[in-house]
Amino acid sequence: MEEKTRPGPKRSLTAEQIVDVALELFDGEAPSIRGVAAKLGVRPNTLYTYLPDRAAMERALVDRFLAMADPDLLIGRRVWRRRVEDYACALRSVLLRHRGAAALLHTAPIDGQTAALVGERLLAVFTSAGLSTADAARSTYAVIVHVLGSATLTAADLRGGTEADIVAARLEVAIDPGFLPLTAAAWPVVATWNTEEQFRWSLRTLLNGCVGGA
Amino acid sequence: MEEKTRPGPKRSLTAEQIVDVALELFDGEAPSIRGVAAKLGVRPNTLYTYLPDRAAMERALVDRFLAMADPDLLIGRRVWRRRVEDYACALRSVLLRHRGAAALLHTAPIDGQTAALVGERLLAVFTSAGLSTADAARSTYAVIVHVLGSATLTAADLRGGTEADIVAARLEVAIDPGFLPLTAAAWPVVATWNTEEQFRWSLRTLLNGCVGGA
DNA sequence: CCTATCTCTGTACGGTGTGCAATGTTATGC
DNA sequence: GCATAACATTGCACACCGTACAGAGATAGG
Repeated sequence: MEEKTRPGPKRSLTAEQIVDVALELFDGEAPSIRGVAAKLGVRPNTLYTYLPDRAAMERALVDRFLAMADPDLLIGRRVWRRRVEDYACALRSVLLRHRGAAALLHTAPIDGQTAALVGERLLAVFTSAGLSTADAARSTYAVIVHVLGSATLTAADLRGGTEADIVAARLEVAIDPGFLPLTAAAWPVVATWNTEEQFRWSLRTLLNGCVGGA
Repeated sequence: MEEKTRPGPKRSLTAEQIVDVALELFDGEAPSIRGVAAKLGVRPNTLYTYLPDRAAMERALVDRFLAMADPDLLIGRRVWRRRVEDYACALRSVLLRHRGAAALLHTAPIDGQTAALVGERLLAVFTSAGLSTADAARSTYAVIVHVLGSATLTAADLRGGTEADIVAARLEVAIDPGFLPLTAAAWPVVATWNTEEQFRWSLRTLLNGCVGGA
């Protein structure tokens, strides 16, 4: 527990500080090593005392982003569907607020401790909803896939505009009913694919499937 | 239609050729402009005659990857669930075969013509299954999210190993039942999250939800 | 033939991650 | 108290990257 005392000069930074400023500098993508070092008033190489490489910084950022959506939303006395939906929306919101965060998630396996906690709580939710252990586990994965997948696609579409902008822009696109008749007919709905409403709809639909087949 | 004749020397390349070698050089991520140019025996700047920037090359690559999963799998006389499942598995397979392709999808909006065709056909599937136009559109989006989301997460997890490797490696991780009791209990299933079997399970579950609430 | 237009190249700029040897600081064993 | 070994930090360098810009050469229309 007590930190082992070692020779050599004191460290002037901590890994946490580095991630702090990396988060501060985050703007669509992870900042450069050189940028972070500059903000810390230090030469770039110094960071390699604390991190093996740039990828490690990105992994740490991912965990920070995940932790921004309060996992406590998954517990409490509300009905289980509500808890899942609340947490899912919170996470989606975080990933959309920080553009590029979603894409960063797919850089490496997601195995931080925040992710583990969320998994555990989703399992609890589905177990309490009456699913078997195996079905709860599968459902947990399905939900994670949906939340991250949807947020990622939406983030890619949003790049720079608000939700309303995107819908409006989409609505102005003219679809040739000769080539894509169904798409043309469904266009008013297709234009809203990246809204929170659609997100909730497909999440609820997925949950229906999860508990329906039992 | 007939190409307008213009002054200036003949072009030595086509945009398609460039994408061809970009695809050939693809290895986890899109190759560099300089790399593609070298393989084409040309100076890097030359490519800017055909592409506005590197992002355009990546967009073209995305469309190529999407086109590798045969959209015809979505049509035919098989039952609709089967058609969706077949296409979804084919696309997943393509995205896993080319590591990094999935992540590339999330670089920009997916609006190529292959994507449009797939959307149209998914709408047809759900319409033929009895859904309203709006529900068909929402279901289409939900399926796309699931396929791309799942493939992306799996691709991030797979980085370098086969499916069996990953499952085996996961199984060897010891989960502390004190901290994560449910996760520990469900671990044999959790370890298979990135298998095709789980992919099919959650897709079927989603489809159940799509047609169940009608 | 002249000229406008186009492709391709040479060169260059400012950026990236990171390896390596040198410099200087620190705690420990004598 | 001092030598020593371990350590943090730095300067420098390398090999890349995307791409801007000016110029050279090729080509078509007038």
